[in-house]
Amino acid sequence: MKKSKAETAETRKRILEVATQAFKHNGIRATGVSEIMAAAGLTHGGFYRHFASKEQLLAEACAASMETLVVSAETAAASGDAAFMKHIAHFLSTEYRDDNLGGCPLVAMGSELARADMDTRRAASQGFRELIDIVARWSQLESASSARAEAIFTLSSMIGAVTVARIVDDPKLSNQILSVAKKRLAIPATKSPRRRATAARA
Amino acid sequence: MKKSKAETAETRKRILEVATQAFKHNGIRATGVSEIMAAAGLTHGGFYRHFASKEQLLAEACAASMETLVVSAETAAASGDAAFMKHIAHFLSTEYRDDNLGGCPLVAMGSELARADMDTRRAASQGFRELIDIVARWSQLESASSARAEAIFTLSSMIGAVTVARIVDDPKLSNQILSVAKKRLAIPATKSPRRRATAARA
DNA sequence: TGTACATCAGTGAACGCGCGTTCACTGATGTAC
DNA sequence: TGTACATCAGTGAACGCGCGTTCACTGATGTAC
Repeated sequence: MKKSKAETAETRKRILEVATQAFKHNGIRATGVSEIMAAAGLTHGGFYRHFASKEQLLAEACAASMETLVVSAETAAASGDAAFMKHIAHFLSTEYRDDNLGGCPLVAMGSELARADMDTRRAASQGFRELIDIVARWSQLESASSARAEAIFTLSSMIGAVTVARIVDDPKLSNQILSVAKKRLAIPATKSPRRRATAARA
Repeated sequence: MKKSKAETAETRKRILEVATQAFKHNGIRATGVSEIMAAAGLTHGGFYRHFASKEQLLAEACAASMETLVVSAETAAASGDAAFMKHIAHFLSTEYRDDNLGGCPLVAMGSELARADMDTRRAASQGFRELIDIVARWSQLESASSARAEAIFTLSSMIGAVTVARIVDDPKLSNQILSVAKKRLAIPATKSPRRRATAARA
């Protein structure tokens, strides 16, 4: 039953994609290897032809998921100011809060990632650092260091807002957590543009 | 081997305390009933004399943990402005980040709480609402609604900052996440008191 | 180019293990008389 | 107040189940000649 190299690579990619969604949807601990393989249309035994362990799969899933965020953020940033703001605002929308498949692993599995192994945490950190760079570059503050500080605050606040919004049982409060964060983080910039050095870019 | 009512109540309390720490330390899914009972100096079989299920224990642990936060916040608030600010600042300290036993369940098990059953989420939400009230009452903004909004933002941002600070592998970045949040949330108020209506209370 | 053979992706049974929960049993507690 | 007995906190074996991982096996792929 050996498969061609192309098929093998495709299978590995499929397992990784399925795992990324499953980890974010159900949590790390609650997601079994068998479950992932079944969702990928395979039986569990073949898993170890592609990954050394569940831990390694998690690390790669985390890296892949962060990279997806980075790429989409870069694309939005390259599409201009309005597009980037819309992109950022999306992460504080109710749709994003209610979507537990895609999205940021730091939100979907935050407390579990804090206990994950080094490789996984490194992948998460690397992605976070790249997101900081993108947001900081965009913000164009007076100094690079304050732009970076602002980006860190924006990102960690967003992660906190969505995390708490997903926990809270009262939909009204949950929505308010998101809207308050949106407002206070100056997203969109039409409301209280506070600290941005330029009101609009060319 | 029946125990007196006082002993029984004490045992139940001990199980709850041990469980609260264990859930926050290792995560919900990763903490077993047997493990909790052993830590409480008991065997696992007796657990169900005190709790109907692990889920019920979690809900009570979450409620108890949030209530501890609420009580300590109220105490600090009653001790004056400086004490309350110091109390808030503590939650953005490196010691607090590195302490995975005590502290806020929304940080320690945030992503797992989002998937927990209704009772647990209700307990978490109720505690969060009480914290909002305390912070909002303290901030004394021009209007009650903006004070509440400010409190929501402060709390969810703090939760996000500590969550991410615990994930990030680079200590320098982790520290910066905390310090940036501290600065931007105007804690302590000696730095950029931004929006507080009164600089100091009598 | 055709053939013989080593490789290895995927299968499905099995490994040891820990999970949450149940249950028969024990003996001290608390209560009814 | 003293006694007989029902209650029930805690024990430890057992339940069925799913976990992550291993392994003998299969047969198509890819390669060496």
